[in-house]
Amino acid sequence: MTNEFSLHWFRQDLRLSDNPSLNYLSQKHKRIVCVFIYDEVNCNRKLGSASKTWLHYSLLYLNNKLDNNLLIFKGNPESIFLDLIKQNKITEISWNRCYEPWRVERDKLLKKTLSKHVEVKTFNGSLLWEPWEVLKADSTPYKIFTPFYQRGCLTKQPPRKPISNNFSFFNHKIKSLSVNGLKLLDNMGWENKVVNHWEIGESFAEKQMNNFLKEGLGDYSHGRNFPNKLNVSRISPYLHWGQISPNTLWYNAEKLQQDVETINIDIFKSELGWREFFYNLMFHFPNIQSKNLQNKFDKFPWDSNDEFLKSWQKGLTGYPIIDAGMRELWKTGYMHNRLRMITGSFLVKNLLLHWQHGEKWFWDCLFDADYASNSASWQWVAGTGTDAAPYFRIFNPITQGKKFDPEGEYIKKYVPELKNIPHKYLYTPWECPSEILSEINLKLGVDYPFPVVDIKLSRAKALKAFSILKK
DNA sequence: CCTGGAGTTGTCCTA
DNA sequence: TTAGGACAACTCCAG
Repeated sequence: MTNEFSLHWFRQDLRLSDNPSLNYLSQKHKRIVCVFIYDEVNCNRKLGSASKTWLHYSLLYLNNKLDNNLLIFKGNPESIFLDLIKQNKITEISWNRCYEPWRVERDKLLKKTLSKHVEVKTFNGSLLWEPWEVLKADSTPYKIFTPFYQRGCLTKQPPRKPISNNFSFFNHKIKSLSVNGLKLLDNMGWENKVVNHWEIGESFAEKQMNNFLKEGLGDYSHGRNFPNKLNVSRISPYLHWGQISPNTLWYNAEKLQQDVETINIDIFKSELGWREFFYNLMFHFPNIQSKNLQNKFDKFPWDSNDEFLKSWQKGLTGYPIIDAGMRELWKTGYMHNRLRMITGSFLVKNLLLHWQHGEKWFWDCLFDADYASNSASWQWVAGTGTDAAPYFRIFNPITQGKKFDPEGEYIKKYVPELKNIPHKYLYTPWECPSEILSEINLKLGVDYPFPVVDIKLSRAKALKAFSILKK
């Protein structure tokens, strides 16, 4: 048979550079074929709308880079691989590891099954340190970030250095689906507009990184708190899909030690460290998305109010900074980190709604939707996590708006109906005198809502609710 | 087992 | 106007 080749399975490593599995195969075999499988078997959280869209364009890009040689399937990987093995001469199969609980489970079984037929190898292509390697001296997982990162990670061997390679891909004749055949864009609604804010593909990840390292990193530690500044990396969607590796980000940031104050580099690296922490938590606490990590919160009296939830989702709470954040998400499939905290705190501690409502909404809307980071971050905001914001730490949307959007540019960008309101009332439009409102032709309750809840009262209510958890 | 220090990102009140 | 402490204790972690 002339049809002999090795197989790389693309999953959350949609890149050709710094890809350990591809690199391994290329050193061993001349002919490599790449496969992507859209797999929802035993998956307890199917891809959200934004993720499907991102994946669609990512696959188009990748297939193009591979001269249309990407094999695309939908279904159960086990039967797909067994079929491929039966019909071709496959010498070896390899992939980079995933860490979501159902994927760990699936891959373990799959490796066992496939190993009966071909050689199977797996690699670390998406984490700086493996979750089972970062443990306390007593072999139990860390629950607190600082010791996890400082002691657990930084005293270990430094992360793998990025590798670069050029691959030549085997021009096979195997039939498979097209990207469109996966029907990832079936809805043809919201996603198609939102995606215009992004350029999707490996080279754009690199472009985004270079832009950030040049323009954002220099004032990262301070500027990253301001949603209207360009100091955050905005690289999370690429990182989630592996269009860039954390290793590449880590070492490229480190390279700038001569030009950039150490604190900025250290804080950026520690943000990558947070991502490691979240993956570590997910690995050791696989229920992270469905269960409070602090189970005393199981008896917390969450409210249930569809109107509140809808107003939050649509950015119609009457608090300008909250609404700006929620509309940024709706419009661009992304939300600045500061706003994720403010809007998250508001949902959980002012509207008193369960954090899982927020987790689900973000999962559906965010291009960077990531099982580990999303779940762990919501648990952090809600105070239910292992290393969480204390419950009495409740963000005040008025104060936060004034502090982190002092010119109101971010608010006006996403809540344009407030663009003519005097700055004095931008953060509290309900306090604006009626003669000014009619002068600027703004009808509160019609053009822009009154606040859904009172900040002081709802805060007090939350503190009271939390107090029953004591002891 | 004991001990002491520490824990991402805040707010509010008081002096 | 501003700086400092209270908020609430508890668990985690390392020596």
